[in-house]
Amino acid sequence: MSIIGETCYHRAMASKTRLPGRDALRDSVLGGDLVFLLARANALTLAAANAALAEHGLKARSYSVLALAADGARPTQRELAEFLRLDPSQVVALVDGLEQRQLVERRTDPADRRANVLVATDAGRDLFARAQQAARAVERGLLAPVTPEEHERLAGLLRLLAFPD
Amino acid sequence: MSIIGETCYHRAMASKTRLPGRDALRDSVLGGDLVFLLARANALTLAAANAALAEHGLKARSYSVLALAADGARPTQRELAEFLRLDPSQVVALVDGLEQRQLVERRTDPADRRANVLVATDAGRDLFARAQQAARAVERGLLAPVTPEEHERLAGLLRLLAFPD
DNA sequence: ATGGACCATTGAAAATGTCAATCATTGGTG
DNA sequence: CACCAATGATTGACATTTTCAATGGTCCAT
Repeated sequence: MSIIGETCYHRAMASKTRLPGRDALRDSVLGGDLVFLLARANALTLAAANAALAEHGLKARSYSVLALAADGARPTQRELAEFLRLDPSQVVALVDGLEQRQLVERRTDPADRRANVLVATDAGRDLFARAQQAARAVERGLLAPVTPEEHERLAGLLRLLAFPD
Repeated sequence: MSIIGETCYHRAMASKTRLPGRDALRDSVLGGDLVFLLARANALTLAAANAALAEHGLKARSYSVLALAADGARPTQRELAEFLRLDPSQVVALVDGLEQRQLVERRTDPADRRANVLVATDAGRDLFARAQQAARAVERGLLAPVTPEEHERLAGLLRLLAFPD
């Protein structure tokens, strides 16, 4: 859930809607509201990412889980939940989906037999590699109007917000 | 909907969880993924904003609608939907809620009698003023580790992502 | 005047988010 | 060692959000 949805409403609205209204809103109080800008930027980028990942049968979420499994961090589901800020029960469902497609495996953590550690299968790493291409292409597209230095700065600032310690 | 939820899982997790795992994840592929960082930053800031707005009986969404009504932009519901990226039917519910609390009024747009224009009541402007205080305090808190110039840069970059033209 | 597009609204179905309860396991303490 | 409170995963129930198609009123270009 976000302020803001990925909502389409792309249906009828593509046309020559009265633009002045939109621009007026853009200059309103919310235009300087960080929470709002973050929410809207998130909604748009997420929608773009999901669209690109769809052809690989993934969404941003499953892609994230697969990514973490694929680079050998061997996260437990508990760690995934915290990192992705999902309820553990949502992680169960997500992992179920990936496991059924044989992209990841649950291995019980030898250090703590309550926990499952996630590892990607060969097929999983494969799919991830391809999906990552798509994801990167999207990111490049989104960041087209931004110089590489600005890109790095943006990432750094977002990290501060995303991981306040 | 976001990659990432506002999810709590604050229940048991406050304690001395094995931190190494989390840090490993942070340095994984996703750590450089803009879409992910945006989603996580959004989840956290949104949760903080919602918590702060709760005492005024608002959430980030209703606050946003109230904000736009309150500063006299006279948006139609259609414009709200596009700006907030919500389905028009969600805007209906949102406005219903605010109107029942007498914070906003629907006025049929004299220029187009199909459309409703939203205006805040005195009570609505009042509540907004107070809620805005809370919202700004949250934002200050979130941006504590960031200099004012960086703050501006961040807002500028986010605007590029939030309003690609 | 007519027809096609558009706004707001409704209602239903799918997807998500939230939460409490359960089982197996852990780790610390008496 | 035996116990017990705390933790990881899982399930199922329930609430909220999202998505979408259908409808009635209005606009506008022909």
